[in-house]
This record gives sequence, C-alpha cells and structure tokens, in this order.
Amino acid sequence: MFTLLRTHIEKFIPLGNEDWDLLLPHLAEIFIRKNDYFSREGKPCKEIGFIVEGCMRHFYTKDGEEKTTYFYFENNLVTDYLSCLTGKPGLISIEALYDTKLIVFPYSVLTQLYSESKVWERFGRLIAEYIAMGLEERMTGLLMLSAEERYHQLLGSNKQKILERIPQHFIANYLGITPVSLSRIRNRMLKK
Amino acid sequence: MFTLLRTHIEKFIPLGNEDWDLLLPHLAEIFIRKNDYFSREGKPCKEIGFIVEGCMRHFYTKDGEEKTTYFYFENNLVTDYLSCLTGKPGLISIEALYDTKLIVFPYSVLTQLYSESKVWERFGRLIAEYIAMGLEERMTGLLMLSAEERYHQLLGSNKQKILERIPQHFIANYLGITPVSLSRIRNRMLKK
DNA sequence: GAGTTTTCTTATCTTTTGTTAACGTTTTTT
DNA sequence: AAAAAACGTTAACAAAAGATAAGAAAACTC
Repeated sequence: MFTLLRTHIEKFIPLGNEDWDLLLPHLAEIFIRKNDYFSREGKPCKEIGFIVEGCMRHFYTKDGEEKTTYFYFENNLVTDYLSCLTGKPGLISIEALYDTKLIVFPYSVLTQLYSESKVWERFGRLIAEYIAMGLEERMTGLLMLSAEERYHQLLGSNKQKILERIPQHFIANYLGITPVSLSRIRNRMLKK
Repeated sequence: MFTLLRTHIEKFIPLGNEDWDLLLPHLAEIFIRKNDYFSREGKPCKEIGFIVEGCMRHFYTKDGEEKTTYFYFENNLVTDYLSCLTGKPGLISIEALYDTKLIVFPYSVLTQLYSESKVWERFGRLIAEYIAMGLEERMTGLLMLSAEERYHQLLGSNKQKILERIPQHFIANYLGITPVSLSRIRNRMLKK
C-alpha cells in the first residue's frame, strides 16, 4: 500500500530501507470525500499528501469567485507548498474533485528528515527543483502563448488526462481564460 | 570582493569558513559588456553568476522576436536554471543591459559541493525552494490579475528598481503585454 | 554635433477576450 | 420521480489587447 509512495519518491532518488524506515512510521492513509478539503485558505498547511486514487484541484478565491489554478492526480504529491515553506496561512484551498484516497504525513517530519539524513535532504532539493521547472514551463506558456496555443499545448501534453474527467470551466481557469472563451476556442477548433 | 557573494549565500544559510573555502577557489570575476551575453539560446548554460554591478535580462525568441521574461539585478544570482538542471541546451538567452561585473563559478562545482557537504546540499534545496516561491507568486499574478493590476503590483513591489533603468518595452514583455498596451495603461493612470 | 537608432506615445483598425444572459442537457439532491 | 443545481454552448454587446504606422524625444554612434 505505502509502496506506491516509495516508488514515487524513488523516481527522484534511490532509497535504502533505512531511509524509508525513517518516514514509514509517520505515514497514514486517509480518505477525502468529493468537495471536501485537503487544505484551506487562511489555514497553514502542515501536511503532505500522495494521491493513491482520485484527484484534487487547487484554487484561489478572488472577488468571491473561485479560480482553479492547478490539479493534482493519482500517483502525485499534493500540498500547499507555499504555506508549508513559509509556515504562513495558505492563500489557496485544495479540494477533492472526486472521492480521493491519500497517503499523508506531516511536513514537519520531512523537515526533520532533511536534518537527519543526507538522502532526504537531497530529495528535498530534487523535488524543489522539479517544482521550479514545472512552474517555469507553465509561466513561459502564459507569457509567450495565446490562450488557444496554451489549450493546444495542454491537449498535446501528458496532462491530457486532465481533460478526461475535469469540468471545462476549471480548465479554463487553469489556462487563464473564462469558460466562455474556452468554449469559443473549442468551437473554432471543430470548424477546422 | 567575493564577500558580497558570501553575504548573499548567508541570507539562505550560515556558512562556516570550511564551507566557504570549498567554493572560494572556483570563483572568478568577469565583466560582460552591454549587449553581450551571459548565456545563449541553444547552448547549455554551465555557469552560475552573481551580479556585483549592472543588470541583465532573460529572454526567449519567438517568431524572430525577443520576449524579455525576467531581469537580474545587483546582489543576485543569475543563471539559466533550467538548462543547468537538465544539462540541455538553453531555451533562453541572458544579456547584459548595462556593463556588468559578475562573480562566476561552474554549476558543476555546485553539484560537486552538494555531494560533499551537507551545508551546500541544504543551500541547494533552499535556493530551489526560493525560486519556486518566486515563480509561484509570479504565475498567480499572471492568472489572477489583469495587465493593469500586474503593473500596479510591480510598481508597489520591491522590484520598483526594475522601472528605474529598464526600457518600457522590456517591462511590457515581463508583464505579458505589448509595449503599446503598457503605454496605454500608463496613459490611463495619468488621467486619474 | 550631425545623423542614426532606440524608445515611447498616440491614433486607427482589427482581433481577442470578458460580461451577461438565455437555453438545453446532464448531474445531483431530496 | 421531481426539483434543483451545475455545466457547456451560443449570442450580443462592451472592454481590452494586438497590429501597424506615424511622429516626437531621447540616447547612442561616429
């Protein structure tokens, strides 16, 4: 059961059993029902999750409206990274889009491991670098591409799975446009 | 001279002399003339720089046009982070906006230090986290704010210094709009 | 310091995007 | 099963942004 998480971590760095055993006792399995929260705006996020089944969305509230800016899928880590790093209340909420099964552990355990173990400290660096690369790529898309180009890029990416089971207005938010605008883009594409 | 860099690094983590001495022999001082390059699209970036004096811009080329997406200032590190991390040819170029004085060292030295020293590995994590936080903040602005709001945010930030000595069309690129559009925004602001 | 280049603004026109509202469909709730 | 809510599309209009060009001012070059 917890081996799924171990396998994921080992995509970044090989773990000896002694490394894994440092984390293992702090793992727990939890379930979050559709529309329930993993993390909530205004509250510090102190947990790291790993999605075993289901998916979640990451959103801001602006002028009373929710703007979805990220999705988390199976076999991926989920957390309010910014809140974990700063220790401050989260600016965003993370909500389950479907009933979701997670493995969770406290962020404080991870920082503890950073100090105790070279392997874990390195993992912390690699994951931060990985996140930075993802953000850099997404930001470039926002600066350099039109909304239509971004949508095409999304369709052509390995994130296609986003499209399978996620309402379109969330995807529109993710692309930085309105749902109406996305609908027009899709319409235009059909006509070609 | 090199102490400026040490001071900067110690904003992230305290360095013992023995840590600093691991890096020191690999440091060099270089000068880059206005309009000359620190790193070039198509070539892997293998150096980290620290700007002692001057400033630089980071830009993509799209359809033959240069789009400036980032600036580097005095007392900050500069590099094509993505290219360093992946080892692949850079997608961007970094050019001096003014005659610039830098301290440089090879990225390979840094990765070597990551393996040799806990302190440096931690520095690697902290800097990656810092970069991720910056990118997250900027991306949020691009998704949630209008161009005009973004410009106001920029004016109100600690990056005001950007505005002092950088041509407006570069700032427009940075905001994700055209120079004409930025000029209109500024015009509207005057009238209020 | 004359001439060139770069930079910024302004105007006009076009395209894209946002806003609001209406409608039909699907999904969820009760 | 009926009612309510959520979702996606479309239309009409408004606002914002892009493209292009022209002109003035500033900066740079020789």
